[in-house]
Order: sequence, then structure tokens, then C-alpha cells
Amino acid sequence: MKLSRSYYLHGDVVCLARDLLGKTLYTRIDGNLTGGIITETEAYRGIGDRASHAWNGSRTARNEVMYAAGGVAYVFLCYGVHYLFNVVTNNRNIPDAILIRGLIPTTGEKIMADRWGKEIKPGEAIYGPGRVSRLLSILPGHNGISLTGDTIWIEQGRTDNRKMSIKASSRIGVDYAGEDANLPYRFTCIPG
DNA sequence: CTGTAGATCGTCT
DNA sequence: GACGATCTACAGA
Repeated sequence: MKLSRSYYLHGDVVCLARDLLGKTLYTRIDGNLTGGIITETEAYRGIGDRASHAWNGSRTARNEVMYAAGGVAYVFLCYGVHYLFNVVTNNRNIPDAILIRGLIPTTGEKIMADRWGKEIKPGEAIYGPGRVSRLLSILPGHNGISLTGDTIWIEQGRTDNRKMSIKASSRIGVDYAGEDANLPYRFTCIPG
């Protein structure tokens, strides 16, 4: 069951980042269906969050899609090498987003292994936002597309995340954000 | 196991 | 012109 558009309009991005754990992210790119259970996320909270591209109201061609209504993809190039995939949330003109940092492949594992160039063991968790987008073949061309369409979407899945062990911790690679780097906006889980 | 250098380019100042 | 919401390979202990 696909998450509906209204799901992404929720006003608390930190709450949503936590809620996404245990759900399944799918992509269908060039006819290849791949997907996995989300195990790690980070919330980026609007214009007041120094770690966010939208900090201090910054609004440019790159981050424009963060200002769209929730339920679309935000994809950007990081370090000139990796594409990072975010879920845009909240209402129009409120630039909240959730970075997907890790998942456990459950669909199309062989396709993902080919894209990665490495073997993926059954049940093995993949950590790292750059790897996630590479395995799912998410590219800049997907920036701004709807998450309720047939290319990238998220399903509720079977996992009840109230029964998972969920941890909150500080976000990765955002030392430039000063005190905001210490906010507990990173969520990890061990499905069980 | 830990540490670190290099890759590589769009974006913002 | 500087710098990333990173990953990998490789060196050393």
C-alpha cells in the first residue's frame, strides 16, 4: 500500500523521519523494480536548521524543490560524486526534508548488486545515502518528481515500527552547522 | 581494526 | 575560487 500524498504533508518532519523507519522504499527505473526497508533517516528542519540547504531562508535553483508541498523527491549532487535522495515534507513554502541514509534490500537484490558491483548478502543492511541512491538508480533527473507516482514511492510494509528498536542521534557530516549539528535528528533502527 | 587521501563538479560567494 | 548532508581504496598497526 503506497503512502498517500497527505502522509507527506505532516507538519513535524522529525516525527516523520522516525515514522519512515521500517517502511519500504521502491524505485522502478528502466523497468527494473528495486526496493528495501528503510533503516536510517535524517530530518532537515526548515529555514531555522543550519544544517539544511534552506537555512536562513536560502532559496535557489538547486533547493527550490524543498519549498514544494510534501511528497516529492529532492535529489542533489554531493562532493561532486554522489547523488543524495531526500523526501520533501510539510506544506508548500516550508522547506522540510528527510534524507534516506540506509536500507535493507528486499526486492531486486540482484539488480542492486550489479549496480553496486558487489555482492549483497540476504538481509544485509546498506548504510550511506550515496550508496542508497546508487543502488536504487536515483539520479538528478528524478529531482522534483512525485513520490505517489510509479517511479519512486514508499509503501507502508509489514513492519510495525512500534516494535522496533529505534535510536535517535546526531546527524552525520554536518559539522559546519554549529550547535545544530548536535540535534538528535538522525534515526536508526534494527527491524525485529 | 583505524586513519586518511583522492575523486570530482555544481553551487554559491 | 572554495567547499561540500560522501565513498572507496589503501596503508599501517
